[in-house]
Amino acid sequence: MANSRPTIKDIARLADVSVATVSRALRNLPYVAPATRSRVVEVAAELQYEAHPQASRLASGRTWTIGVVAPQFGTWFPSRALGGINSVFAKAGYDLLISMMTTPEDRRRFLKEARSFCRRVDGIVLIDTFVSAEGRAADSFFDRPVVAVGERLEGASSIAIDNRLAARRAVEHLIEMGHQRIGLVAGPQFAGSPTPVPEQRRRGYEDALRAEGLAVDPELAISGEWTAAGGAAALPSLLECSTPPTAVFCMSDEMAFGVLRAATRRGLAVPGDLSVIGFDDHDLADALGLTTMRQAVDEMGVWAAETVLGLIDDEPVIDITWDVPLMVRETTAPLG
Amino acid sequence: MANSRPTIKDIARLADVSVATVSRALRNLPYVAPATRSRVVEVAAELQYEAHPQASRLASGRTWTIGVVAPQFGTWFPSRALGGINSVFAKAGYDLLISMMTTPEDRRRFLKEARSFCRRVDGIVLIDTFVSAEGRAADSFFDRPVVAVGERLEGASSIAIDNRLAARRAVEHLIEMGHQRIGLVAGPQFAGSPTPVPEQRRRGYEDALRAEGLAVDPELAISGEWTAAGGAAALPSLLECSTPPTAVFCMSDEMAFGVLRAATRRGLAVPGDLSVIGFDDHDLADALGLTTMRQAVDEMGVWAAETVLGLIDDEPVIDITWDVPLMVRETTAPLG
DNA sequence: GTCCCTTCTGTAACCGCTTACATCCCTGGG
DNA sequence: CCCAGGGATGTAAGCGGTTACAGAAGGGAC
Repeated sequence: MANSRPTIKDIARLADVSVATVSRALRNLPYVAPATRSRVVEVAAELQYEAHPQASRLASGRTWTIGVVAPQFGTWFPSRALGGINSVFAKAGYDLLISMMTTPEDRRRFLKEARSFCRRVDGIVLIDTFVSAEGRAADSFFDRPVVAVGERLEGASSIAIDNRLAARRAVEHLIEMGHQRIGLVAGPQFAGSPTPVPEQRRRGYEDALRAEGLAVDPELAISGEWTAAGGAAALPSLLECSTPPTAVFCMSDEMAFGVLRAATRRGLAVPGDLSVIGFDDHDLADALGLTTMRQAVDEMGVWAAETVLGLIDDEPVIDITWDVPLMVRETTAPLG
Repeated sequence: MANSRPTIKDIARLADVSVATVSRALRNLPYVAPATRSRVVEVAAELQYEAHPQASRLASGRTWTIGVVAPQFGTWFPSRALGGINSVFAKAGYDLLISMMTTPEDRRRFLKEARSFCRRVDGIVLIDTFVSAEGRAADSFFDRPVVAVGERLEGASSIAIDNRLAARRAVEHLIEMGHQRIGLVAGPQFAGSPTPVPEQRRRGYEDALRAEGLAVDPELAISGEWTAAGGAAALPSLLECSTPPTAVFCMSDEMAFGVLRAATRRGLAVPGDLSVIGFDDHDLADALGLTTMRQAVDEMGVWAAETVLGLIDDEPVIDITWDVPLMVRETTAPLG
């Protein structure tokens, strides 16, 4: 067995000072003579000393860890956000503790153990968790700084988009191109967590139609999974309408990919016979030429992380609404 | 200020026992009288007591945390693997600490601080990190149980596929359909980490050709990014060959999506004019009808997690090679 | 020279839990 | 009836840091 890792005591002995001085010297606290500090630092380097995380955490109360919670990290939105979040915290010296609440069961368990989760972290980033759906403000679950990304939460800072407005813009784009019969491929009301997003985007869709005096036809709205399969499944129903749509707004790019594919299979040309607009600006959207609304998720993640850092340093709570620009590509065209 | 969280001392006082008994009772250790135990448990429940994680970790040495390391979690492979990994550890009561080594700089930093990382975790899962490329066995970096997924690592258990064989199978599928001029859309040699994967898959491609006595034409192999854009960029060069390919093997599904798209743009029918086979079985592959080689990443993640759990309990190191079945869909057809 | 203040350093009490060891009590065998 | 032995419990020493407090040394004002 090799000798175990050096402790602060070893450093103290070798540098001929007390442990208190070592602790101060290594953490760059004031009141340490330069000569002493450099001696301590030198000895520590020689022994490759590193403070025991658990010990310093217990003593100081700081965990240097941030909790990141999402329904899952296998899908586009949370995994991209995680990248942005990580880039900030890695630089600031924080670890990332992740927790998934995929099933309703996970969700219950997490909310029950939320206080225990808090003790392990200095701050929390929530992605698409919609914990407010439980009817309690976010800060009643957590006694740590909390920032939500992709959702607007009572009692927490939020970095989110205006789903209703962005959806409206998407549909307006179709209307501007002359389309009047516009299909809606909507996400499910409950996918892991009780998300208000489909409802908000549907409102935006209706806003756009109404503003132009167009009818809102329930026949033209189909709900399904957020996936490509969900989109592919929706198209046939839309085409069976008495007056089929000439354009479709999909609530996610993945759904749009499915619609694209289903259209090709049925011999429909896009955008010749059918215009399609998505929502997200998924990695593949550009490559597949999909017109869509761009959610700058990684940037939102960065912003969220910086907000958490700010909250830890007692900066005030904020709410940011992120812009969602229209990315016109090749799946939308004027009605011809 | 609300009273701070209850400690083990509070429980001891209220249940009229010593802290040692409380500790034993709550952790279901032997030598606690049933009556005593239930009294302690009751008091603890009443006070909503939860052990302070840092304190018990310091005292016991167990962190109940698993480290997961990957180049990033924004891409398909690691994010899917993470889902599988999480499902196992969540059930077993472990937290997940994640660390990304995206840039070469991150990589250096991580490897330098590997020992410090180890102190925070009871075990480690490595995804596509290729730390062996540094010329040292994995277990020389870490003094914790380590399992690699998606890569084969010296000095660690590994859950990986046989990239060479799987690639060979993919190309054999094309050959069986009568194709003789088969293009290769290859991934980059260095993408964040120095991966041997493109080289292995290239060998498999060549194996298949040689086994059938077909020529390996360097003109038919194009390297690019792992993304759809990379695939889209590769196709034109392939089509400019003196004798263009009738089929293409792409090293990733995302590249294949790009090829599909580029083909459509150029008026090529798939699979009529060009057969395309991918590699991964990406979420969208099914929806887009892409023939591909299926990597069951989430299952590999589950397996990796269970292996780590086993290693923590001193089970022996293992190496698993996961099967990669061919998923025939609609982008490959007999040469006609 | 005296006093005071500042800088530097050490002592020791925590942080909240785990655990080795000591102690006490009760039961059963001889 | 006595003693061995094992179960139940308590005491206290850790785990490896942080930090309040006290004390020593040095410098400047008077």
